Amino acid sequence: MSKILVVDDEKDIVDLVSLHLQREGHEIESVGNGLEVLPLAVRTSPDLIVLDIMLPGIDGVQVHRRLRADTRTRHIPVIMLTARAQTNDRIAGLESGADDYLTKPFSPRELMLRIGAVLRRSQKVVMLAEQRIGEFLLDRKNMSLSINGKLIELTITELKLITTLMANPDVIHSRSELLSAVWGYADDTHSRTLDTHIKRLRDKLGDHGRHIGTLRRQGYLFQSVVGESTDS
Amino acid sequence: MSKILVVDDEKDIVDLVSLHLQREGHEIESVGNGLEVLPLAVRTSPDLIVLDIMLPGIDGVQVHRRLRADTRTRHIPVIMLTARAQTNDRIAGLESGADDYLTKPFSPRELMLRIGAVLRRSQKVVMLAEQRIGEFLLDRKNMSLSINGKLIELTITELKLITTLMANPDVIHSRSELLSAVWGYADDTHSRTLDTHIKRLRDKLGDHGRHIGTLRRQGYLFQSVVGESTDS
DNA sequence: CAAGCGTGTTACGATCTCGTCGCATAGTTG
DNA sequence: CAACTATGCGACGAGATCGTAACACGCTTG
Repeated sequence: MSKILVVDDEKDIVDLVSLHLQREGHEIESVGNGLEVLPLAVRTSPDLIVLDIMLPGIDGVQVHRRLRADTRTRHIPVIMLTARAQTNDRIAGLESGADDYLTKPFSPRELMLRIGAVLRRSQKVVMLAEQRIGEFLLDRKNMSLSINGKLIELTITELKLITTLMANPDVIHSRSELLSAVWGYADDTHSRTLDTHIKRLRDKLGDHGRHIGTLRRQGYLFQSVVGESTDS
Repeated sequence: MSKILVVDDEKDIVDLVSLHLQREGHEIESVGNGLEVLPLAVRTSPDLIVLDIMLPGIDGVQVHRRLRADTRTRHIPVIMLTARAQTNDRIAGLESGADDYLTKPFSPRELMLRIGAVLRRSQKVVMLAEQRIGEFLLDRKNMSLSINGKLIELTITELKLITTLMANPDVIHSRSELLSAVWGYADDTHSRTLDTHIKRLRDKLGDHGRHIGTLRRQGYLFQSVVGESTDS
């Protein structure tokens, strides 16, 4: 399922971890020398690295630091194995910026759970390249909107606005939510800016059944269903 | 797996089809009256409709036509069941704009294959909401680019350009390809427009290892790997 | 129905954005 | 090295775009 790089000089630990990981369908690489981690990570691009803090020659924190500093690879999540539950090691593990850490001795089960959690956390988010709502087709790939196949020329602000609204049709998007999503405003400035852009959008979208509805004092929404009243 | 609406007044056909569909893990709804199809489709929003052309009261083509005309639902693929391999029915089936059609009597296996094909065809395309290449993070959801967490303010043209380039890093994008993807130009106009925007992009992206490279007479590319030469 | 508040609408000017021009610079070819 | 071609770069102006102000309109509440 995922490619995992195990870095430890203790062969029995590596074997134990590898065994359990392979049982769960993961692909394993392992290395005992800290200096080999970086080139190996660059070459194989693993999804996760299990890194012992105690390594011959160069310690795990240093390895991790180099890994982070290296710009040839994307960010790879790291689970650090610390020697004992000593305060020093805890701090070192946390300070090094590892995504998680685990104290030796550990149960294989706990490691599996932590690996699962870290992988889930770093899971990639997918979205629909195209979204069709009736005659509206939002093409996120090409950043365009068309109605009945006809391209609607929108400015970037209008596009962000309709994209936000169409992402959750029939759901009320409050003013502050829209101001945040489209303009990045943190505070709830109350000017006529949002209204004006809503108005411009409405004009460009034309008169179809589906449209941008207003919920007084609540916000705006893209209504996907024709003929339903907006009355609250 | 998918929700399928079977519309036929012959109970044995419905049962046969339903049996086979359920075996493949699909969720089935069925109805014998053509007039009930539209409200049912609106309510349940099936992924596919298997529609008999011969129905009491209203024929399948009419039902299909109403389905298409109705704006409350998205486009739902339809497999039309025609009575015999007669030319008339063939034409009616095709004219009605069904996604596929099948002549009675048919083998359940053939129907299954056609259903599989239609569902595959209507499969939605997904894309990554975020794409990370080293310190570059392209957020397609929010239509923004950040480098090391710092938001880079890009115009819509620049954004489309870098999005196109980053979609396939380390791949050469020819001038005409970029002009087509970003500007929608069909012809290969050779002006300085593209160069100028590349220049503006480069200025905004700043000086990192990763950058937009030029391949003389070939095009541009986003280089994901630091320290590699662009020499051809 | 009158007052108050929230939203719609229009107009306008500051600023941004884009494509083009003209030339500079850097590869390429013979 | 000379001639040629492709790309880089700076500047500029037309037009697009945006936010705001001012006011109109409409809904709600008492």
